[in-house]
Amino acid sequence: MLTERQLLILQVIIDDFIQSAQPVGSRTISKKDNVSYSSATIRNEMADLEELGFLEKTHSSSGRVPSEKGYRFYVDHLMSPFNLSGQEKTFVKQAFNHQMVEFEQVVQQSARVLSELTNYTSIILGPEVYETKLKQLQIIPLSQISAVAILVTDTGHVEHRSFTIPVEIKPADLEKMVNILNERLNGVPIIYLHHKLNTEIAELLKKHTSEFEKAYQYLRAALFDEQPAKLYVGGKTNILMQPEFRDIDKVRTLYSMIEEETEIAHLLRHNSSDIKVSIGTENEVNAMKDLSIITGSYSIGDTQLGTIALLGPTRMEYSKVISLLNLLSDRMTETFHSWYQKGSTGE
Amino acid sequence: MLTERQLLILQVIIDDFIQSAQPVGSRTISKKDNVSYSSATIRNEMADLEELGFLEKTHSSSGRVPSEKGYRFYVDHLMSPFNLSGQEKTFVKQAFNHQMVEFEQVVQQSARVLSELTNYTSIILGPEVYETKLKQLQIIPLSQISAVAILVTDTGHVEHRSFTIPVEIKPADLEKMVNILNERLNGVPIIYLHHKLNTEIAELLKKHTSEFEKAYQYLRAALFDEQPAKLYVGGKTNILMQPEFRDIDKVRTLYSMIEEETEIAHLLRHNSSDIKVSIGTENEVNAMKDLSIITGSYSIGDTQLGTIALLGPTRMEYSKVISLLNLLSDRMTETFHSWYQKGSTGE
DNA sequence: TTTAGCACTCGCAATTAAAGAGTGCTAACA
DNA sequence: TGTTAGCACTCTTTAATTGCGAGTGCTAAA
Repeated sequence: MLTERQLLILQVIIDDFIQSAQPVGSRTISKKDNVSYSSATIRNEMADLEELGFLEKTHSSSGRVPSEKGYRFYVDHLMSPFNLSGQEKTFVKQAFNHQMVEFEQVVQQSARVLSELTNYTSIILGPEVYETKLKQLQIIPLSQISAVAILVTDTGHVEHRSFTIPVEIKPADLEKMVNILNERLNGVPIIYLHHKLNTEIAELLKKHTSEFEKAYQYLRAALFDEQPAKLYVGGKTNILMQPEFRDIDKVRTLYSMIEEETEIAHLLRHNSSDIKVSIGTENEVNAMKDLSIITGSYSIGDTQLGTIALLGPTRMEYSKVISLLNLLSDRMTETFHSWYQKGSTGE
Repeated sequence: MLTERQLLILQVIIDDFIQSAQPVGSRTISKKDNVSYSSATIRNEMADLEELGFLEKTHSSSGRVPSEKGYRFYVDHLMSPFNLSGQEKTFVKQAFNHQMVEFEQVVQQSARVLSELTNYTSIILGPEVYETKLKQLQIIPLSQISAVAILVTDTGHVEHRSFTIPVEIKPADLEKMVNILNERLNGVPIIYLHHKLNTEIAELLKKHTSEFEKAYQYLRAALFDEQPAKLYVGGKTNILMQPEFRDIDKVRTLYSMIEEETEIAHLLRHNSSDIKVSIGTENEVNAMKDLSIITGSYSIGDTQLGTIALLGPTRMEYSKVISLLNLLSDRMTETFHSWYQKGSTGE
């Protein structure tokens, strides 16, 4: 429905605005190499594009600025694929070069790369533990009254919780119980753990003395509370360099949201393996109305582990960010895969 | 060397400025209840106090503002002890009321309380693991080529590291080794671990096959790298409400420093059990030149675990912060003590 | 259909003016 | 001799005024 020329002009305007952060005027566009129309012609087209809702004016005689609809159209149809520079590619390569053995290490490194290469804020959502399987349960007594319970998943995640032990329970009993649990629960997806405990295992434990019952209460409380997925944030200060964040109040609302974690975690989590772009109010959170989020994901094999995202102003280098996100998402998945390909289920 | 009257006036000026954040003039002071001199008299005294370096002017005909020296004098000699309101006390009490069993929980809760009650940014430095003793070492194989090593200290801290296992090492061998290590290392302060490993244990292991030697290499690398103490920060956005942080650049340098962690950790760590106040340039870090840090500590028994601090503008409510820091420091120490008083060394 | 030209709009930066807060100094007072 | 009233002066802050320039919309000519 848009003419060839309108498409071109819209694209050039948005490209320019993404670079300059300044409202762009008709003359600026007419001077571009790939545009061969006079400023007056451009002006007419701009007026049309504004009427169609792709552009906006900041005031009656200013240049044009892309509207949210404009960005959406740009992302869906207009933007040209971004070729990462050799420099950028080697930067990523180097980051993944030195042998990494820790999940956190990989995630933190990725967050750093993303934020340094884009000057936006990167957010990586750690895996929901519940999607992985129990590998081993350990209880280590610290004193007569306290112990720490450690839960290891097949992906190498370690969760731990301290808890107090009622005095009437002997260490030996506790140990026995842990043995039973380990025997029965190895390989069980964390998400079913609670259920399985309450049914089969509870029965089994009841056959022993009442002390088991009590110890079990404590243990369950310690281990199976909801543990929210962890949030890794990189380049929090990058966003302060964007001209749209001259205003302290905006900074505060955004940072409060990041600090609060739950809302942003909810915003990020998504299931598709594709890259998803959410522009401004599409995020349905007031604090995000001038910001865009681009999310991707990383996995081990078939199971998607977590989300990897970049947060920036709506005036974002969408094309570059998407390329980069794809690259990092692949690299992360690759890395994790290389760890567990050989006999993840074997003992 | 200062007259009684000068002391009073200096105190009132600083008190007022801490509240108002505005340069304070002679008339403002003369109207205070506890001051019975005319503005002209105050002016003369102010001129003297300025000459002595306790006060400054922002421009030739403005009111006075405390200098760094002024704050220092205020903190050392002038400020009156702060009585926490009933509300504040119950707020703290409530935070510590519900049964807490996790170290992190206590620390995070404390950080939250501190920042909410002061509107400054709270920073708590976690313990150096090295000051505690090894309780148990666990190695849990995840696949043929990877395993996670878990290290539990007597204070209930859990450190874990994933690492790859060279193929030639059999799980049984690994287990054997862990058993030996546990036997020998239980109760050894983490700080001596490395040394002890390199001398006694290495000997012991060498008596077995060369595979032990190799496995040991891997294990050592995985476990005994420097792990910096963790930083818990609360109320990061509070500082944005202080009028001295209208300037984005200041915000950026400060946040960069907090994000970077090492410098601020170095700034905070201190050994005395007293509260310490560092005002502006006393911190010897350029980014801190308009900020003050007040630090205290928390312990278990005799061993000091970590540092608890508040970060705010030099125009800080020193008195209140000090009271609060004392309170929280006590509460934390109390809580930890209650966990481990009974038989921390017992099995 | 495109473009040149022109009147018009608006924001921005610089300039000026007025108001207000506060000082330093002087001289009078207790 | 210490204290205070009074006053001229300084400097900031705010608002109002102005001119400039970037950019538009519209008209008429190519």
